[in-house]
Amino acid sequence: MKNNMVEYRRKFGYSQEKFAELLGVSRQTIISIEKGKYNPSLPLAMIIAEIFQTNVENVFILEETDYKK
Amino acid sequence: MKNNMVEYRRKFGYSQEKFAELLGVSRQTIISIEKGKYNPSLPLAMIIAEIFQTNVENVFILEETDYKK
DNA sequence: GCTTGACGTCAAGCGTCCTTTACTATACCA
DNA sequence: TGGTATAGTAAAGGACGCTTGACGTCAAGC
Repeated sequence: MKNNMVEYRRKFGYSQEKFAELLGVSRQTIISIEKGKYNPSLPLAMIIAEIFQTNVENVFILEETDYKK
Repeated sequence: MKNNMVEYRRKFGYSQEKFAELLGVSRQTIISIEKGKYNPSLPLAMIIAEIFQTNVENVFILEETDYKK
């Protein structure tokens, strides 16, 4: 699972801290998602896409390894 | 968080069990998501949307209470 | 009546998501 | 030099996503 959060965030001029506030999560959560440490929950992902005025699929990108069992 | 999984699943003619197999998760997981017990993870939600040939936002619907702190 | 398919409940266990707190590094600017 | 903003790491703890296994219900068809 890859994501374009950094690009979108920069495009909108938010620091990690401001963005975290906007979303109502901790800065650590933003860092972890951006660094690919883990995936956001579905509601969080949807709010992120909403803020960036796009849809989930444009911000988060599925990879072959995601859920191939 | 609401979702239209039952409608989509019926539309595609899948039983819960078949659908679970397709996704590579347990039937219990399908039941829990359909019943609103919890939200799927982001990758699972994306695969669900992909199977239904639509995007995440059409299957899962954010509500005010999601992530309002 | 019995079986089969589809749907449902409950519970224990494990890994992931998210939090808080504390600390480090770099760059910029007074 | 010292202060501020931004981004990063680490670790402990709680809540949630998902699993497995066992069991219950209801309708359809033999």
